[in-house]
Amino acid sequence: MTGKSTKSTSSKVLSDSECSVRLVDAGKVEMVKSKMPQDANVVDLAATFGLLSDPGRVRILIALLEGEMCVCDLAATTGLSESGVSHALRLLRASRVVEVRRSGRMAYYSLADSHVRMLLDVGLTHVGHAGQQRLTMASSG
Amino acid sequence: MTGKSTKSTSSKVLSDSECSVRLVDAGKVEMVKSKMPQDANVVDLAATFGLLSDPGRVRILIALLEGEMCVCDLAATTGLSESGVSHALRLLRASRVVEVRRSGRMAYYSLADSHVRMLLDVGLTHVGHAGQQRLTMASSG
DNA sequence: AGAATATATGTAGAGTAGTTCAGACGTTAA
DNA sequence: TTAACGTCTGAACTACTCTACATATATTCT
Repeated sequence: MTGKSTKSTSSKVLSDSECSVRLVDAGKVEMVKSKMPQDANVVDLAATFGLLSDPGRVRILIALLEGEMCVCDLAATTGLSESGVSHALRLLRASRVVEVRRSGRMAYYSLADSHVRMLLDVGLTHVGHAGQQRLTMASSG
Repeated sequence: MTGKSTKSTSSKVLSDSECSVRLVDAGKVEMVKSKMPQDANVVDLAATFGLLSDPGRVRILIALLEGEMCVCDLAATTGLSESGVSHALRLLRASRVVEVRRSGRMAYYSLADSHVRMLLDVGLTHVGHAGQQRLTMASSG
């Protein structure tokens, strides 16, 4: 998903006077560098997007947009194995994207993060978003 | 980034009468299934998020939020090698997330997709977004 | 208590992504 | 033309992710 990233980014930032790098617009480079979020934030951001980079997890999260569901219903809904759903939920739980409510031997999951809702929404719009959901009206007219 | 996804998702969707799956709330499962976007859209969505799941690419895109930049300036800004930047831009170009303007031997890249802008914005908010950008006031120290 | 259920976890294998190095291509200057 | 430059590409190596199977834990029922 993300991974090795931290290593690769740390040992490369060169100063302006570095002779091994050509700068075409040094002023812009400085300006943009000053606006660049901290390393840790960039890594976290990439990791968050990484959580959404798997179709199975996306399906799970889209399902949870409609409210809490238990693991076996999520499996039936998404077409994943129950083990697969559990693994996916583990990841999402670790990043506080979903949260659990336990009742007996059941585990009911729900979205814990409103940003994810927004990301899914923008993303669905981006890819064409013609789910069978919001198109209740016939398109001609 | 994404990859095998299409294979794994296609051969798994079970019908309601499948005996191998327990349903706790069959009605909800049906409702959610009816709202689930098409397979291809889910896969595309995951692939789009996958593009944003690498810190190097995220840095490049954040840099491009400020306007077009050439490859070597992007390398200097992000701390990646020029080859690395080129590889990253190739991916982003293939998905029409960025576009090129060529001038002589230079290549100037810019964002080609407003959704990506929104995704980055929501994402940055999500992770804490305390870049040194909008916080003009100095924090103590 | 033991069996069945619902979920969670460990692990191995296959596939895939990111980095690096080497070199290719097209452009400009001498 | 040759040389220098900016960018692009291919291939190899490493490290990761996902899936599947097996098993573990916790809860309920008999």
